Amino acid sequence: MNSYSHSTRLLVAIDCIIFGFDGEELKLLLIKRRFEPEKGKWSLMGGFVNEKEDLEVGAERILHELTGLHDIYVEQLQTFGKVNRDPVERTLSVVFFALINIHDHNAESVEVHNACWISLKQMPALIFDHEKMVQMALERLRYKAALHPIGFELLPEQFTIPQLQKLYEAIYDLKLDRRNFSRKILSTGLLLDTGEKNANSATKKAVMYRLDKERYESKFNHFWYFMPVTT
Amino acid sequence: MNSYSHSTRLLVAIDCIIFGFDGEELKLLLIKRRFEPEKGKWSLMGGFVNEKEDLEVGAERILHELTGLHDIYVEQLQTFGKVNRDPVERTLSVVFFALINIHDHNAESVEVHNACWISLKQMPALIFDHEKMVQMALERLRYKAALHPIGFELLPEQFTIPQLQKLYEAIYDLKLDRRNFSRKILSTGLLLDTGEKNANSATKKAVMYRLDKERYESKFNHFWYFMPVTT
DNA sequence: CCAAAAGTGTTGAGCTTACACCCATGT
DNA sequence: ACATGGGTGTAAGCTCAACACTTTTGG
Repeated sequence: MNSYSHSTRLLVAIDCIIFGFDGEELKLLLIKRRFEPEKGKWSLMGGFVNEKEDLEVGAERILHELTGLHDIYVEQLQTFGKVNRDPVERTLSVVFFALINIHDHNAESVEVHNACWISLKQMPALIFDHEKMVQMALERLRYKAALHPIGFELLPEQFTIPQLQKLYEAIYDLKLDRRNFSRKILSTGLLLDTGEKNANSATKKAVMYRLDKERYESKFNHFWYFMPVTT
Repeated sequence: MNSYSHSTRLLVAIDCIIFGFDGEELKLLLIKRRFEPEKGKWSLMGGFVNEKEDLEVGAERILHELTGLHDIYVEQLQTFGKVNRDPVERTLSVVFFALINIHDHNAESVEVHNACWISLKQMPALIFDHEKMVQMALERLRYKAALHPIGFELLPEQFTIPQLQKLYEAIYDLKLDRRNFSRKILSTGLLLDTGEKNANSATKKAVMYRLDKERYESKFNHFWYFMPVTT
């Protein structure tokens, strides 16, 4: 039974936008492309879909290859399919974006792949339509982080509220009121006080929190309002 | 230059979820599949991507083929790519969802395709993973319609506020307060009073409004809060 | 004149914002 | 002691939800 035989088959790639946060700025993990076309240019990490591999599995494979990490936050963004987006041959790209703790990656594999963490604000030109992909991913991140508690994915296991605030300020490129932010976050009931205090701080040490995983899972799809409403 | 030659090519389909609203219920335009496998079963409208055709163009082609319509609201949902989702051969499906005025379709082409408007609440079993697609599309519609003014896409050019309210009640499967709803909608400044009144109503005739296209375009991506906040 | 649906007004509760003040720490 | 950053409290203003009342129309 081969009823589809006359239809065209297409090359299908997976590209991954990897967000990280260094405490000050939102960053992307980008690579220098190692093959033609556009060899040497900046690009998203990607690869082709294997014949017997689900898309999500492919994305995880690619992410693991570059970062050494498993079980990270990954979400399918959208599929890019303009006919001429790749000059060699028509290639669909199923784009995923991932949020990781920037200190958690495997330095070796990052080096092997010629990869670098680059601040979003200083992003170089990227190959093909990768800039559009990043643009869309940033929009999605902003959209989603305003309503759902995904910011935590970019921070270490334990973090302080001021750290979280800096993250939100980086995502939305604005300043927030310290007192109101703290109240808003704590009122979600998603944070657990670990009892420990931040050692880094030069002044008063902030309380370290961690996610209440159970509440996080069960309440993830409720709407929160982390950002000030600016109509 | 053929650097990708050793990679696998895949069949790529486009499937479309078509929402409509009859004044009471949210409906889907579904078809009875005309070929094997699963011939005779209910299915989403779909087709294969042509070799020289952008994905969005393909979606529009497929939507036009079934409804006779152009320039309708279409949004890419997500790509489904489980290895075994199609028993004949591995096939990716790029899924789009569309919102149309249910009275605007071409009855002939609908008939030719064996298609039917079916209430979401009485949805039959669908082939492959099409039910998951519908589920996800409904979630996306609910999500988006709570924050952006897309409901209008499901109504005629001119409509009354009570009609719009019924639509929202159908989307979210709940009852809303007439007075608060009306105020909330009017306060967006997106509606223009046409001066005309609804003829259908058996009692007091409601004012007919139409979208202020300019404000709609420019304010589309602002956040609204059409739905009551229920944390 | 009555029923049913549409339109307008009002009020109180609760949330958000904007601010002031106090505490802890290293130099 | 003081500068810096973290934590808590509070009052004013605004928004939203919950309600009552009036208007229009057909029968």
